[in-house]
Amino acid sequence: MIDLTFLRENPDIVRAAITNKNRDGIDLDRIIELADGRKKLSGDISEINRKRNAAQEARDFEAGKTLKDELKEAEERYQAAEKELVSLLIKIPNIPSADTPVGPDESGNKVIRQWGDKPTFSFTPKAHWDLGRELGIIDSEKAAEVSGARFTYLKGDLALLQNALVQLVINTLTSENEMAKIVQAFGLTVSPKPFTLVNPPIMMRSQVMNRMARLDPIDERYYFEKDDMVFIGSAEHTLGPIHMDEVLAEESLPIRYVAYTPAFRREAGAAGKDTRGILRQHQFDKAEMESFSKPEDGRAEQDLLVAVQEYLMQKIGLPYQVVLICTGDMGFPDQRQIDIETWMPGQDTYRETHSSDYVGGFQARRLNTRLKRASGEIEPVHMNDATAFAMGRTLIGLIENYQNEDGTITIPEALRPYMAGKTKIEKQA
RNA sequence: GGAGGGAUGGCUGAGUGGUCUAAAGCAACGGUCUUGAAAACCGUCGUACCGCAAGGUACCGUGAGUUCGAAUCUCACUCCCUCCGCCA
Repeated sequence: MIDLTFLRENPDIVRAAITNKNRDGIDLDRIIELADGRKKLSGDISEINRKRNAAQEARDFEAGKTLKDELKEAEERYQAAEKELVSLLIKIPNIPSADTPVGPDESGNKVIRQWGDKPTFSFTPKAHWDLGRELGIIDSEKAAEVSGARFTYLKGDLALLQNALVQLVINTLTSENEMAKIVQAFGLTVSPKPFTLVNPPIMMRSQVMNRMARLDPIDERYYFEKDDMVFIGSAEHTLGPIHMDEVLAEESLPIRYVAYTPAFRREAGAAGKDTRGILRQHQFDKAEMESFSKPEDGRAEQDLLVAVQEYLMQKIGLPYQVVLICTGDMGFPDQRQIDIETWMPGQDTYRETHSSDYVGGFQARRLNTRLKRASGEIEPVHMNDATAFAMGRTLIGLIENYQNEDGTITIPEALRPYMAGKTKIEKQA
């Protein structure tokens, strides 16, 4: 939710954000009108209450009766205004940062840097679905019989490879040394404080997901009506509210968490898209970072999260490009979104594998997660979330980039220690 | 799933219809004293909204209700604890 004071003072900026994020049709004038009405009613209620307190002190029962009715009416009007105000306010997306390109859709995204050399092959590289089937490490046919489309069995060495990625993430992000190395290598000035590993719930109240501004579109969520709960679409969804309704001390920040969980997406509206292989699944595993910081550090914190992503990618040697997402393609609560796209030689293209969302105080305002300054001042904390590794998509990158002519897959050196020194994935027995 | 108990300020905890603008203790912060510290003593010690300020209003898990008046009574919900059952 955006800040009402900001809206009052900068209606043009908000209007532009709504348009640039393709969310036209929100009546800002009505919002201001409701906010003004609410303010007046709040004053009225205060005044009635003051009289009521006086009447009580004087034991004036008659006046009390009258005031009771007046109060009830004023409160009803206040609540009606409040309800409509919030319902409109939560439709306003977060304001894009100044460096976010304005664009209608993904065509407006900007590649800001590339890393790594695309591998050259003396043969025609295969797509992961063919290699995976041939090696016996991806079984989508059986998964389709058991669970339906967009599910898969990852087997044997591929499952071990995923485990290795998880180990790499955990060992890197929870290590003070590794974090200091990243801060230094990328020329950052943020704290090298390591991440805390968390195993969060993967189901949550729909109401709390709504406070994260992530419930919509509801069609994208697996919803359990009997319990009014949803499956998470990312660990971000339960990591973000980990401090809701709390006041964090200034000196405790930044607070950084990393979690490895399954993520669930209905992929409604993606029918027919990426139906082959494991790129777009209803269920996939992901290591996710979430961070809470002081407002003035929020932007630098995003730079750190992106640096972590790049550091991990460079460790496993996958060529990638960093993309600054434009207004029309970025997430609703995002102030600044950066994606990493990994080179997929079997498909001869870059595909999105990572995302990094700087949401400022947008989520914290509804989550009621606040920061208390040493001076005593209280304000919403700033939040960042970012992918560490989306397992399925990273495995695609590894399979396709490290494939050999004989159909085997070389295991990158950084992952071998987590696979008992194994150097290759061969046809599984 | 069954039975019972509970939710009060950063923490512990008193308060069962009207000076509750919530006792007390702990913690924290400021001060006095001290070479310094501890102890002792004095003071401060929640959040939100309105207001230039003085000040006002709301908030005792959440929501509704009873009453002139609710932390206190009623109902629903949420969460926590104990026991029983089931169970990785």
